[in-house]
Amino acid sequence: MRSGEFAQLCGTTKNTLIHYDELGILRPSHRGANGYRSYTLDDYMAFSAVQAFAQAGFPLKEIGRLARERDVGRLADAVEKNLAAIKERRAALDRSEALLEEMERQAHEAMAFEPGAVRLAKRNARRLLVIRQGCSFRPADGVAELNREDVGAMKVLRRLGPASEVAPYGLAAALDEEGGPVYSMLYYELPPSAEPSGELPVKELPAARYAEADYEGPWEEAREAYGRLSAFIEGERLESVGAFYETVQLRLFDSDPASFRCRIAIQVRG
Amino acid sequence: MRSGEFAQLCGTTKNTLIHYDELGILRPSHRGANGYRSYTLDDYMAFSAVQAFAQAGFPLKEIGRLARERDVGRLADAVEKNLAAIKERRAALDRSEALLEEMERQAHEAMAFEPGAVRLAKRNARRLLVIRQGCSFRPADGVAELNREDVGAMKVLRRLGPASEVAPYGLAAALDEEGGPVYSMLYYELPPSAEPSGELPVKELPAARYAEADYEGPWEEAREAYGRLSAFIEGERLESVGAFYETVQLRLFDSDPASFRCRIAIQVRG
DNA sequence: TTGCTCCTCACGTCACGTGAGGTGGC
DNA sequence: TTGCTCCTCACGTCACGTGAGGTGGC
Repeated sequence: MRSGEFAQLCGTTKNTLIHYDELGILRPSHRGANGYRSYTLDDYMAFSAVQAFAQAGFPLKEIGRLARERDVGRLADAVEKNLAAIKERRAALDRSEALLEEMERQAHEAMAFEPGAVRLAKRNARRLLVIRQGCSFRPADGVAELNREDVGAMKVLRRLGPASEVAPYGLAAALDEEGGPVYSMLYYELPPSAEPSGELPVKELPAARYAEADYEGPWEEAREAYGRLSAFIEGERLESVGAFYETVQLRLFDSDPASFRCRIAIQVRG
Repeated sequence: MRSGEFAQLCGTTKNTLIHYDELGILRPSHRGANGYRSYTLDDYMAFSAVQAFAQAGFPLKEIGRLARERDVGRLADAVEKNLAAIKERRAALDRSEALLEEMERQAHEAMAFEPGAVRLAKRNARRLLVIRQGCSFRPADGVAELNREDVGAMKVLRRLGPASEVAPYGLAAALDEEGGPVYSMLYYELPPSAEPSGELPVKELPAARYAEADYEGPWEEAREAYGRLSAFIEGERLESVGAFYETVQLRLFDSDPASFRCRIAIQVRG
């Protein structure tokens, strides 16, 4: 069988076969007088074996050595190592999948985001992992304040599992005399699947009706949205309960300070 | 947090972080006056996201574009593609695992291989996928004869699933007047997990007692082992049933004709 | 003869790894 | 001062991919 057909059968490219030939990993059983490579069923079995090793991350050189040495004991050892490596790769895939599913959830949430809008909505319960509490700072204190003492939080999030690693974060706020936010707490929103670790306190937000305002712009000017939300609550004659929760939207990649997006929510009655 | 500590936390290397910085995929939130990179929790989230994409095989350039564009719709599309890619990778891993488990089984069998030995053993039932039947050739006809018309077999094996792709193969033989083998059939041994495809006939060997001879040497001289096995059967006053089955041992990597190994087995009574 | 496949260089690429040589911080 | 970490080039590496230029087979 010629190289093209064989490559197709193996689900690879002619080039890969040539590469393997050059490295001595998989020589075709026969060469025509014209230099054409000719592959057989034996070569197919050899390719399958090589591929199994390669896919689990074994370097081609080592695969070549195993093939040349033909030592059954070493082969058995390598196979065992390799099976272990496959389990690790699978665990890594599970991790990536959990991360991506959380990203998908956030992306869909972000698609329902309407800058400037105010609304009333029933929301499910949420669990907030409290990173810092009892503080008191304002937008004027700058973004740097947000990113202080994160080391502990990183380690906790890591232990909470993959989905937590991209968890949305936010700030709890009250209003000052002029209706601007004063932040008292920094939290990460725990995905439903994450088990709290006990190292940091968890704040439970109940399933309830919430008044919400979506905001896009520089973080320092988010007070505008707080004003909008307050006016809405007053206009609708609602009674608010607890603090404002300002949750950052889709902060997955590096953030552009100008297009910062958050949703501000507060529980309401009446 | 400095680059070293951050790299450790992320389970990567400083070098990778520098590489990502250069490509603009993951810039540290801050740089010291001394040029030191300084990472924050935001950077950790960004790294997690980047890693999830990278692990599923997205090129770094594309990840960079996604991060720069900040287009939620595109992000959602990419995440979806990525989740599909993860499923494919998982399927590939399953495939590799099946191959390796079959290799492990063969390797352990090969470790019980004793060139020159003859024995009597109870063996489980085996299913042989018949590649060619009704032929009649001798070792003198050369190895080339073995590797003829393999194309169909390759395709069938491929459809039978991963473990079949490294299935041991062999030849059924009778003895000529001088006690040497005459081959009449070429088969592949089906792993228990494989479902026969119906495209090629399957020969069932029963669970029974078998007389066996292990042979190592050039294939053309395997008649020696047939002689050994025949003498054993006669000496033990056993009655043989059916053909000899000469199964190639551990033909995973490319074969060295000088150290060819096979086990010759024939069912016996009495 | 046409269209297809094959060949061998030679160089490119992607995602880093690996020093070399030098500075910064406790 | 010592030991550690950090920095920036620059070049290496691993597993191929990509033409360029030419020959072989139905």
